Amino acid sequence: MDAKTQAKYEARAKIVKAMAHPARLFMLDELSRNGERCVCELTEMVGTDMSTVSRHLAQLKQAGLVEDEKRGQMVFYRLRVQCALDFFDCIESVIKCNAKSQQELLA
Amino acid sequence: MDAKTQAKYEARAKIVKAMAHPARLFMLDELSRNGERCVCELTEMVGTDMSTVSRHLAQLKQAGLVEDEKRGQMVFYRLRVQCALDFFDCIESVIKCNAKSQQELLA
DNA sequence: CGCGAATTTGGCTAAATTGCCAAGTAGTTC
DNA sequence: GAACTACTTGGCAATTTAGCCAAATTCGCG
Repeated sequence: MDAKTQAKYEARAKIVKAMAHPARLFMLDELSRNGERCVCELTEMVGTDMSTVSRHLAQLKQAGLVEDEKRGQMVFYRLRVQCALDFFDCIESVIKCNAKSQQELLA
Repeated sequence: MDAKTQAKYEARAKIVKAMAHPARLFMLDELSRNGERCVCELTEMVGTDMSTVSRHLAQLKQAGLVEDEKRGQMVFYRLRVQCALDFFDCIESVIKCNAKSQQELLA
């Protein structure tokens, strides 16, 4: 694998990595449903420390998946790319495929 | 977030996590292009230790993304779910969105 | 200004991930 | 069965990640 190919897959991996955590997936999903949410709302929903949520959001932002806007003392986050939504369908497909195979094993 | 919701996002995160590495993404992509590959071929392409590649493949298998078949002394891996292919289009979209924003910043 | 709420950042520890080498297993060949 | 190839697994060190608390920052309000 040459340097260029390597760089290509590293760039892609960065984005996937940013999504590779239950809390971050949840927040992406929530933002896709609700348009935008402030950190305190997400914190309440996720149920961990606000500092932790803030760091998760920073990762999503860094990957270019979300953008933030400060209004007053609150910071609102929203999806930056609608395309991120398709991911969930993809993941869902894999889950269904796996579930199906599981059932076939039992039958 | 109740236990059920938690479990849902954890299951999804497992799958995403399995893909969150340049070498694993590369191998998935390669398998999607080529149908199947043995560990030694992938090892040569990726350029790391065979034991490392083997462990990467084990992770993909564990997530239900690939399946393996031993033929002779070689083990061939192939995609288990075609749906995994869509992921790459999704990632590509995000990359393009990001690149576009970058350009707009420069212009 | 001084206080309080929302958020980020520093610092730390625990846990997970990665990658290598070495050893083990399995199948092929002579 | 000895030697060889393909692969997996054990074990270890280095790096990264996650989550908490505490401190810093920023804004709103009286």
